[in-house]
Amino acid sequence: MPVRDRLTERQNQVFEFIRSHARDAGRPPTIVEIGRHLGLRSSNGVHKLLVALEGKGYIERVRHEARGITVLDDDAPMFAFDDGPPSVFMPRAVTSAVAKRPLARGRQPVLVEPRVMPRGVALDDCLAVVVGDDGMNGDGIRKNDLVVVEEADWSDVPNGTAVVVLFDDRVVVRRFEAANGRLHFRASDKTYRAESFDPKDEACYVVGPVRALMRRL
Amino acid sequence: MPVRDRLTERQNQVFEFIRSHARDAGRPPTIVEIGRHLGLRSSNGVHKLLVALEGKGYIERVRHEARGITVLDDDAPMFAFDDGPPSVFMPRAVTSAVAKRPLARGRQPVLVEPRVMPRGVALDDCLAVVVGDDGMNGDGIRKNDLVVVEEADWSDVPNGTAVVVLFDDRVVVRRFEAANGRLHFRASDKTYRAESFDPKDEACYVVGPVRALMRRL
DNA sequence: CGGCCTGGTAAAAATGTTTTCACCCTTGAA
DNA sequence: TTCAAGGGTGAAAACATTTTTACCAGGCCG
Repeated sequence: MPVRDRLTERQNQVFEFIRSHARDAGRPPTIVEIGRHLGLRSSNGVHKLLVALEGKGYIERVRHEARGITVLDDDAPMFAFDDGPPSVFMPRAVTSAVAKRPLARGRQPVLVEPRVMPRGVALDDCLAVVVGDDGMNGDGIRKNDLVVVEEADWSDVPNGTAVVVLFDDRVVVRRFEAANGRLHFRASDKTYRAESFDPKDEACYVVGPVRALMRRL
Repeated sequence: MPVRDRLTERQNQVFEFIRSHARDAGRPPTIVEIGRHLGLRSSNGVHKLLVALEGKGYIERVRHEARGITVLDDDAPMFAFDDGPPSVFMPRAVTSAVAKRPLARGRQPVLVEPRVMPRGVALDDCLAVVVGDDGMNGDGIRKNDLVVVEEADWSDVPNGTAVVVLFDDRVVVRRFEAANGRLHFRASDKTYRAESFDPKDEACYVVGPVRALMRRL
């Protein structure tokens, strides 16, 4: 569906090199390694090519991170199901920027057993994230749980619902409440303090209500 | 051939984290990332663990290179489902009779996201059941959760493991302990009393350790 | 022509990452 | 008791990697 723009010859060389290096070496190449492969003397040449590749949706990058390139491979139907197995997408890195366009890029499928989804919730509206702290232990939700969250604007979320919320790019689950023109978030654990934000505050982003949960034991 | 030395608990934690990070993120973790995951404050702590892992042949490292860790792994097809989506079976009615031959009849498939299964557990050895009470709330396992259990004889289950057990055809999860020739089952919730059985007692049947969990919210 | 895109060189700045050095603590075997 | 191995803290040094800034050149298009 993301009809990715065509690549120039040079961009394609870079993309293919990244792919093969990641597969062979077990990790993506550095910018300098790419440059060496292309015979470039300046890392900035590569940098610009990468910016182009990212803009066209072929790769994703994590800023400032060594080898922070992820190949977005859109192929691989994986197996035959009516139209693919029931799955949601999980962004590789969850930042507020990613969360605001979560289906745009950087995703890998997570299988979801339909039985554990509430009726009436479309998988297309959902994405998967990993819970970042133990604030909701009392509600049976723990750090490192994989939760399925339905993307929704906070104004559509009923008070008292468990939501996924990003506090400065930290992914956590909290009980949500809108009151007095502010958003309130309560953990179930008393040792976590409740937080309260202005709806416009960039430090806080409500992804939506938690719909399902998976855990490895 | 590589009769690799056994790992200490800590070393194993590091190894497993590297493996899962490499698979999920598409690149190995940095030393600092490993340290953060283990709760260490000094990168040198991790460094020493890595030296040990390399010495025992579990990983390989490239000096001075960022994320220069290679997992020496014999298995790991990484992701390719050639024969159908990953799934386990759920018996329609769980009685001790069914549990003893769970694949015999009345089963329907339950999709399992491979990421939430511990490494080394075969889906073929597993089945899915619905938890029947709230005795393990303190461990984050609740009534009506769908759990994946690996079928195993109680004698193969280490003490302290969370297991699915049938008490007179009631399906519950308990922490398991074998001692003094008897089987002991503790709930995490203090209001549930611990139970203790003779291994031959028909009123109690240990299905096996809990491996994964799914919940509708 | 002039503007814009793509792709480059060069060099420095800003970060990230790995190594090393100097100590400390606990545990279990000699 | 002493010693070695496994694990840790902290901080600094040594590298590796990514970003930024400045400047240049060719192709293409209106």
